[in-house]
Amino acid sequence: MEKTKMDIGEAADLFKIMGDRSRLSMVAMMNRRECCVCDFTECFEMSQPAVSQHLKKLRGMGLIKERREGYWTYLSLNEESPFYDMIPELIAAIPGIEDHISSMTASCSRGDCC
Amino acid sequence: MEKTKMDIGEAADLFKIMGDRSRLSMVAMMNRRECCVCDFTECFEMSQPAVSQHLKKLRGMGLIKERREGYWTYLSLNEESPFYDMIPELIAAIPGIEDHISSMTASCSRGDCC
DNA sequence: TGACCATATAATCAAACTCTTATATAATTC
DNA sequence: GAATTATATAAGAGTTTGATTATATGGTCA
Repeated sequence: MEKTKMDIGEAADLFKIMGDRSRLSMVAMMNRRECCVCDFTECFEMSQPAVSQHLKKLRGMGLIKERREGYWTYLSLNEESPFYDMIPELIAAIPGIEDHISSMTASCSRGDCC
Repeated sequence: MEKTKMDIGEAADLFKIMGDRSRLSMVAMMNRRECCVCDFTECFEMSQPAVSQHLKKLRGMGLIKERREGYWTYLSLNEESPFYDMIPELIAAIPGIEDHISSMTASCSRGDCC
């Protein structure tokens, strides 16, 4: 079955969302595995509200879903999203990104976070 | 040989550039074939300076090259760009984009422009 | 040379973006 | 219930974006 067509404007919105270093990194990390909000604040050395506002955008597009566990909220890519199938392809198109994500998350206290 | 690694920030910049409906369409059109500036103004029903400024951004990233012929300037993707290989992959990740581009350019007077 | 044409640049403005600090919310543990 | 913790929201400042109108540039053709 053919994939559902996507309006160019919608696709552009997705690119725009990913057109930010922090958000692109977040998406790439979640493309590997579920992440905790605190993983982001730590890996990016970014304030908690800043992370939260990036997440709000990702959420606003329906790109991510969340799961609560104890104190933490775990985030992952939302398989219900029309963009879900595109994301691994977009990430894979970036040469060497896996190494970048690995070294970025290596410095994270929860080293195995992503 | 492995492709040159790309910084996440650079990749994000590319996404950002493509995170605009007009520019994404332009890139998708040029991914098919060389285009004239006037193709864009016509296909997008957009003013000439607006198109020109989008082109300036694409040029600023080194994403496109140009060729002069008579009155017209022809634009195409620059194979010297480190992003060159990524573009077809990014475009291909958008479901149904070819149909969208086709119908967008069909209304263009120079119907075969892309 | 001079008129014409495609395209680029400048100046401007409103809207959107991204960060910061301060504060609110809501689940958890004692 | 009270203290604690992770996370979200609000408000505000500074920057960037993308359009518009007006003008400049530079090749082409007669």
